[in-house]
Amino acid sequence: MITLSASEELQYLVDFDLLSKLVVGIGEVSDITGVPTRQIRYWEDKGILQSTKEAEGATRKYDYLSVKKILLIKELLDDGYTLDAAAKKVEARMKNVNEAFMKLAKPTKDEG
Amino acid sequence: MITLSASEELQYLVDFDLLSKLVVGIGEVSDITGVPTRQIRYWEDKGILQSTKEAEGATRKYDYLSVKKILLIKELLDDGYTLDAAAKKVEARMKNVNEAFMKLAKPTKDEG
DNA sequence: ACAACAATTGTAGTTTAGTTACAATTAGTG
DNA sequence: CACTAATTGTAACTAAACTACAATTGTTGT
Repeated sequence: MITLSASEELQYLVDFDLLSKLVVGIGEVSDITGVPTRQIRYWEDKGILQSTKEAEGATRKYDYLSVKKILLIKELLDDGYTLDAAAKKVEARMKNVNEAFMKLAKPTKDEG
Repeated sequence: MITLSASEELQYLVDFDLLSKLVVGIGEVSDITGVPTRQIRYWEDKGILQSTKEAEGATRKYDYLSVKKILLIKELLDDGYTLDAAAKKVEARMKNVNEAFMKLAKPTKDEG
């Protein structure tokens, strides 16, 4: 039996380069999070979220981290936080994860 | 400094329950993999791929593992394999990863 | 060369998903 | 109740995806 280090096991199982490219539509995000599409657009208009919308009229796409963020904001709202406060808190809370992703999502040759 | 085990670090960084729900449209898959949408549908018609298409006329969605599979098949095709041979080889090659995902993608309470 | 099969590609016409840009409504606070 | 925060509704439009035909291109054996 071979024992792998944490980061070895991680990279063996999850292709972060691919993961970072897995962007889903707003309807899918709504299904996953339970937050209505209308509300997701509203949050985005307020500057709380960023989607990968490249041009006017183009469809919004959300990556793993954005969806995670929406889930966390929703939790805090249910807890009684205001939207701005929730957004701020989540921003801080996700800082570590964001950084880890940046490092891991660098393009690499596929290893299966 | 706190040291985490492999699976602890993994679960801290990646929410597999969420990851398993991140399903992308066929256009996105085409962008990611470089395989034309027409070809993806063809592979699916042949039974080599499975999308989460729930009804006739509904749009196909692909999860992480499906996209990974497409990437691997494409590689083998470029290498000279026939489609069927490539599909078979990839099936075997992904068995471990598939199993690991099944275990990890069980719904859990969100931990940030 | 050519038959036979594997693999891919083209596209017209239709459906589904997502967009904007208005405005209206609901909830909380001094 | 005035004021702001937060959400919601929807009409008219655009983008993305679907099916179901058929045609084309590549490979292999005789």
